[in-house]
Amino acid sequence: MPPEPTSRAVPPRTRFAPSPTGYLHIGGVRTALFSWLHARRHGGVFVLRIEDTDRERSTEASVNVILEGMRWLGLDWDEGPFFQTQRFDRYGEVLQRLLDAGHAYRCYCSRERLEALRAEQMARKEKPRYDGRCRTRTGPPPEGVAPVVRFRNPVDGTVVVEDLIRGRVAFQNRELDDLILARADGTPTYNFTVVVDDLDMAITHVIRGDDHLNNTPRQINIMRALGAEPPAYAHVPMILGPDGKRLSKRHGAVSVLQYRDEGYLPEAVLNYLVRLGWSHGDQEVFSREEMIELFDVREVNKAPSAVNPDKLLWLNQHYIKTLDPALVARHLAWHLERLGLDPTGGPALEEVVAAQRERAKTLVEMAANSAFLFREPEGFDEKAAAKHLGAAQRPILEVLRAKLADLEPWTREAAHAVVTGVAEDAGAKLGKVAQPLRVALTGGTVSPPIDVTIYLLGRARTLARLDRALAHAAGAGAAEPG
RNA sequence: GCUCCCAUCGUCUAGCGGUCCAGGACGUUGCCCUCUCACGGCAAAAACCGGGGUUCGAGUCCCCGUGGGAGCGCCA
Repeated sequence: MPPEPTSRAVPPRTRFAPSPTGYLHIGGVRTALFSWLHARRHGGVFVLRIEDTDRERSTEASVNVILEGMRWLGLDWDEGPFFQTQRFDRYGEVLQRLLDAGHAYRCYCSRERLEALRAEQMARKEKPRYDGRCRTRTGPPPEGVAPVVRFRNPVDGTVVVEDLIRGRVAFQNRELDDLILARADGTPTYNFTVVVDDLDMAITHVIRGDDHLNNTPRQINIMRALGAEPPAYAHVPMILGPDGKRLSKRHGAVSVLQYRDEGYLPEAVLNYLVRLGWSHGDQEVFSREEMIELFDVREVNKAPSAVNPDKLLWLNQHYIKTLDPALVARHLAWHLERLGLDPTGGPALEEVVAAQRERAKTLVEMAANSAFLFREPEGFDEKAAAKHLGAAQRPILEVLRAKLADLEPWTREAAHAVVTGVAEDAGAKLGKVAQPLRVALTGGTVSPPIDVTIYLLGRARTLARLDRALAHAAGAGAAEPG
C-alpha cells in the first residue's frame, strides 16, 4: 500500500481527461479546476489528455473548445494535450502483454448472443454481465469471427478504493465481469486506455467525476494485473442543474465559452466553481492564489450540488467591481467589439469601467450600457423624451449648453459644479436638471452619475447631443443621428 | 432489477458529541441612502428527510426506512 496519498514527499501528477464529444461544460470545468488546484497546491504537474478513442463522436471542433475554454480560464497544463488516438501502438503493446500473461483472453461470442444473455439476465432481475463463456474456451478459434479481447477479472475477493473524498469503498469481484479491452476491430476501449495512460503518465491522483466510481475497481484490477499499484482516487460529485436535476442542454449545461460570451469573467467562473462542493469556513471570495493555497480535495463534499446562476452573477459583479479596471477594460474591449463598436472611439476604457462597474452584472451589460459613449444613440427613448425633453426643460438645457460650451477644465468636478449651479439658480432639485440632461446626452434614462457622464462623453459630443436635444424639445422634427 | 454513492435554509455551504433555541453567502422581503440605474448599509423570513439505537448528551456516531444519483455497452 502506498503511504499517505497526499503526502508532499512526491509532487503529485494530476490530469484532466475529457472526451471531445461535445462542449466542455461547467461540470467538466470544475473537475478540471479541482485537478489543476491539487497539482498547483502541491507543486505538482497537471496533464491534459484528450480521450478521443470514440472516433465516431469525437470532433476537432470539440477539442478546440476544450483548449480554448481551458486557456480562457487560465487552467494551464504542464504536459499534453495527449491524444489517445495517437497512442494505439502503445495500447496494442500492453494488450499483448496481458494476453501473454493470461490476464486477458479472446472472446468470440457474437453480439447476438451477448444481447440475448443480457435480456435473459434482466428478465431474471439479475445484473447484466458477461457470463465468461470464452474464459475457458479451448481448441481452435471459430472461423471467420473477429474476436474482442476481454480482461480476466478476478472471480473472488474484494477491491477496495481508498477514495480521498468518499473514503473506503469496497467492491466484490464477483459483481464485476470480464470487460472488453479491445474491440473486434482492434481498437482499445475506455477502461483500458485510461489504465494504460494513467500508468504511463505516472498519474498519482485521479480526480474525476463520480460517474466513474463504479469503473474504478475494474481499472484497479487491470493495473494490478499489469503489476502496478493504482494511484489515489478522488471522485467528485456531479453537478446538477438549477432545478436539481441532471445537467442537460435545456438548463445550464452550456459550454464554458458561453459564459465568456455572456460577459462573465474567468475569475468569477472559477470562484463560483471552487465553492461548488468545497468551502473554507465562511469565505466566499477566493482569488486564484487563495484557491491554490487553500484548496484540499479531501474537503470536497460528497453530495452533488446544484448550480445557482444568481450567485455566479453576484460573483461576476463582485469581480467587475473589485478587479483592476485595466484588466476589466481588456474584457470590455472584447465585448464592445462584439457589439460592432470601436473601443478606441470613445473615452479611455479604464475610466469607463470605473464609471460603470457598479451598474453591470456582466460585461455584456456594461458594453451595452456604455455604447452611448462610442456611437451616437438612435434618437431618444420615447417615454424619456416625452417626460424630460419638453418645452419646460428647454431653458435649463440651454443654460447647460452655454455653460458647458466653455467649461474649463473639462473634469468631473467642474461638470458637477455646472449642474448643481444650474439647479440652484433655477431653484430646482438636482434631479430636475440631471435627468433631462441625461436623456439629452445618452438618449435614455440610465447612465453613470451625470457629472461622470458629461466628463466621459467629452465636450464635442456633449454639445452636439445637447443641440440635438434642444431641437427635439423645440419640436423641430426627428433628430438626425450623428 | 442488481451493485455502488449521497442526504443541514429555495440554492451553495459552516458544523468534525456539549460553545447550535444551528452560523455565513446568493436569492427573497422590508427600511435607509440617492440626479437615473445601480452600489452600499441595516433588518427579517427561511434548514438539521423519517424512525430506531449508542451516549449523561447527536445535526454530528451506528442501523433501518424513504428520497435522490451513478454504473451495469465492441460509449467515454
